[in-house]
Amino acid sequence: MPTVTANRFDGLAGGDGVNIGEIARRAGVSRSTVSYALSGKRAVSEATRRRIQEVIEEVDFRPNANARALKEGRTRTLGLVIPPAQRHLTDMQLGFVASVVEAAARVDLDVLLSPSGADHDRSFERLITGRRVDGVILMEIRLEDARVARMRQTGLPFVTIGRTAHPDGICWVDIDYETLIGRCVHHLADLGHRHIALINRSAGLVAAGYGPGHRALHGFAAAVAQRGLQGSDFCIADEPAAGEACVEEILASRPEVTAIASVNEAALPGIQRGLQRAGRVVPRDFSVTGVAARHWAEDLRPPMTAADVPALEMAQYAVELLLERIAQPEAPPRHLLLAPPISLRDSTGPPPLGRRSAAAAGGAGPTSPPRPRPAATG
Amino acid sequence: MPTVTANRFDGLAGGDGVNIGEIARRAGVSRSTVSYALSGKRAVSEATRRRIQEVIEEVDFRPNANARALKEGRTRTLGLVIPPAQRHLTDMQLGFVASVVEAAARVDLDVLLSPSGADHDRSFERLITGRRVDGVILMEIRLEDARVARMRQTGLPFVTIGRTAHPDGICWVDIDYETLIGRCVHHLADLGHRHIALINRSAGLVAAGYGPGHRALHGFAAAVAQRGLQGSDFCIADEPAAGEACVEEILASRPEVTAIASVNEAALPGIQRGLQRAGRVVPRDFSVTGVAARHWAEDLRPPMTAADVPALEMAQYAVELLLERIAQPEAPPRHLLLAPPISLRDSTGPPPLGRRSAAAAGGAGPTSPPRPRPAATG
DNA sequence: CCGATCTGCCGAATCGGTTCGACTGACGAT
DNA sequence: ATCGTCAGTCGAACCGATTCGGCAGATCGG
Repeated sequence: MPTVTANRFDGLAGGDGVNIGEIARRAGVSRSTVSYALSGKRAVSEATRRRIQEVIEEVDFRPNANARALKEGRTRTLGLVIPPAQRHLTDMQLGFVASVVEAAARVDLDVLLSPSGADHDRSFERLITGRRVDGVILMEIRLEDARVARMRQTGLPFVTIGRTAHPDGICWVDIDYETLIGRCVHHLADLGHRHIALINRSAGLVAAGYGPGHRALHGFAAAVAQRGLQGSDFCIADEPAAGEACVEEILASRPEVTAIASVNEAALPGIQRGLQRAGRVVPRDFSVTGVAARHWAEDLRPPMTAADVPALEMAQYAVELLLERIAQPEAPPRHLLLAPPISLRDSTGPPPLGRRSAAAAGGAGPTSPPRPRPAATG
Repeated sequence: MPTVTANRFDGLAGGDGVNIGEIARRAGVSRSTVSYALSGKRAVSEATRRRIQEVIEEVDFRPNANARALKEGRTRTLGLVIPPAQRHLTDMQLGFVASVVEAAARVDLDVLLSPSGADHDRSFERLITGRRVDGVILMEIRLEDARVARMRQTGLPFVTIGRTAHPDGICWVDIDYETLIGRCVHHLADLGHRHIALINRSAGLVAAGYGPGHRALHGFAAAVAQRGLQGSDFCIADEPAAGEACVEEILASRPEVTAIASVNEAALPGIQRGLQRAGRVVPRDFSVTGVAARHWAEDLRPPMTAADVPALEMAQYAVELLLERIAQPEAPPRHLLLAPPISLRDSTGPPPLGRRSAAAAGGAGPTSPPRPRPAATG
């Protein structure tokens, strides 16, 4: 008998199938009244409101998000373009993703993901066309980035985490790798180191125009020159094994090097391991510093003196900027360049005796002494 | 003059504002014809199709996804419920997220994220109500999980990664921690170890009814009993420092322990470090094995003998199952319990002399010898 | 030469909301 | 008593697609 089957869908249908018209019918009012009762955009009598509310709760009604988005012209959804997962994402990137989602959720916004490399692909196109999202956050930006150009073309509001070579006219949030690596070098120079190595991200990434790679190198070169030091730099893969191999190579081919500055977070455990296997005790025999997520630096032994990347704050600010941009697309674009201070931990100290520069031979401790410098790095 | 301003929006408006009606007008046909030309669901003459195509390309038209979803009743979007980011997600979880997104993108589906804990929150409700997604994938499932109950209630198709205590009638993909840890124990027993420690996930997670934690403990206890071994288990936080501390404790309070089996991926570097600091050489003095993502196991020194978690395959299968379920909601639910084999690397070997069991005193190497056992572990 | 069939296209209804204009009483001010 | 105001409600248009029924004209068989 069809009656039994019908009952299942009739009474407490659990939210699917019921629409605003059904609510209106049950409450004995018009659809518009239900809508106004829900949005509060027009006055509805207390009695009516209660009746509608009861019906809504009874059948667990939720307005169809698509219909609403269609009429309102906005989706309450943000797009997030993440690097493709082929090579697993770095911890820092993943921190961003989680933080962006969290920040968006806090203001009742959803996040749509698109794993897209530098050249915009199908997934990326799907995300930005068809009014699927109100705005987009782009990650792992290249100095020349086709996706940024495409976004500009569409007119869809967007914010980048990282920035292109000429980021004029767009909103972005970035870490000032140039300054941060500069600070690392100065810190090491203050301690008396004269030969420093930079451990950068992979050669492929740098060759592809990945900003932080380039800017770290610039900052390194500038600071090394300023302090009259010897510097060498290495591009290595984002993995511990590469860090270990790189340390071996440095110790073998550049024995005069007494300190490493790294922007390659994933390689840190390997760097540490390589030094240890070579019998170098950190920080007594060798210093290590760089830029990394805080928990990453703290999980090393000894804990690493480093500029802590504030992923959560960056993500929150990116969401905030994007919302601003969505609200006022014509407002002048804002941006944020973060240069968090170096957190002193236990991985840096003066170089071994006989390797110190004259300037710092007085035996500076692991804390950074005040240092005279011609201009501020910021 | 308004002409100048008008031109900006008139000619190549870059996809925003243009709708199917505008295309129809420019091509001199009706809206339905444009729709049919696009979908191919009815015949359209070659000439007309070309004309429409030209107009579409000229103005870069993309159909509004919300309007389409509204009419079609499906959104071509999947929901993914991830653990909240408060404590950073484990590498394995992040692998899942990236893999799910990738797998979905491969079949032209978008993924909407919701960071929601065991108790369903606003973000979770937003995701599953209002027909925002066609189906949902749930991660980090508890043995008793309010979200699963809620999903059942809504009738929305869903698949869980992990499973509840009684997963009858739902689709899931899970790792057979019970079997895997059992295999680890058997492997260690075969090598001659008699005292083994299990390093589990955090006490809080296990107390909250996190399945893998419970099932790992069961599998451990069962295998230990079966082989007549001594076992002890430890719940520790998902971080290296906790692993290091735990090893210290084990070496101090349970000096008879010669091997560790771990399901706590994030603690592995600390476990390794703790052993090293205590002067134990792996695998000569101490063996370590467990369950972890492959790159995680390979990045350790020595590389860890472990059951490699196939995150990508799991994610792909989860998406596949979900699509099936969306297509046929009434079909009997399928599931997949994965028990990948243990990959032999270099972190396990016979226990130090004088600690071996009689059975394996013959000096087994680091590779697992064939072993007689009453029943298969699978 | 006429009716049947097919091709290609159009008009209108529809999905499920939001919102605008208008209508109805009740109420207060003049 | 009359006019204006206002709270409360309704009907209808609308957002931008899809899709069904139908209509014209071409084609074809008898």
